[in-house]
Amino acid sequence: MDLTTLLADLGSPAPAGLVDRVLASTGPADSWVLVDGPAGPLMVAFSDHGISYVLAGADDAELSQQVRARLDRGVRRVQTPPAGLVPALRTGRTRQLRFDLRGRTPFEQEVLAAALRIPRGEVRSYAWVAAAIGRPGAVRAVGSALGRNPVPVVIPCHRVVRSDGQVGDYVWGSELKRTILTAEGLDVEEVERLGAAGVVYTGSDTTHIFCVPTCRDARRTTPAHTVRFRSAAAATAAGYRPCLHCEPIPTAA
DNA sequence: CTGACAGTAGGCC
DNA sequence: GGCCTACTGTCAG
Repeated sequence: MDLTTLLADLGSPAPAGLVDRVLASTGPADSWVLVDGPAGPLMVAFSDHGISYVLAGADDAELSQQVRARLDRGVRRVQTPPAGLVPALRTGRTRQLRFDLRGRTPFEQEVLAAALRIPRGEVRSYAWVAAAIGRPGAVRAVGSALGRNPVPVVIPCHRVVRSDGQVGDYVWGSELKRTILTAEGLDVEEVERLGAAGVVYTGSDTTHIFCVPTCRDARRTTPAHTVRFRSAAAATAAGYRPCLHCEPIPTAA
């Protein structure tokens, strides 16, 4: 039984803020800071283990409610962000960030780690993520795992789109997904348009590449935008080359 | 145990 | 070309 239920069972609703004060004094509590995100303010909660929860906006009551529901912990506001967070949001370099993903399944942690490798201003497909973690058939499960990402934006699940170029769904709604991608410098409409036209490199043998349609290298090395390749070998034979920004993903042994 | 879900590819018309 | 379906991991009912 969680604390909220316990207090409710005492016969009267808990006064506003009581649960947080009790948790902060007797139970586990994370810190949280208000920072600027790519598309508005972000509330970022963190523990000794790392960043644990992210919510868009500045409604601290909403944040404490969600952290309580999903992490069973309280939160208290602090002024000092965890090391590396602000520069990471500014530059996109998340390498030195630490995350508190306790409670996530191993599968979910693998999916989130793969999403973390997608550079800012680029996108990859759900199939790319599935191949990257060695489970090419788990495309749908990848979507579900990303949908439960406790730290959106910081772990960029918004950079995972459908293989046909459509942006797909998002924890905070597909409109916000588009807004964030646009703020990161991606031409979302062009991704959709070229994706629909088949500008996707998909390898069934040794590589699996979703070429960012707006990537300059991809454009420069691609003589036409209307050809879909079933394999990297076929693309090479036709004089196409994969985008330099898109690292090949080895298929699972 | 079933069904639902941020998806995809292959088979069949 | 378009429709149908099996497939994956997790969770709610």
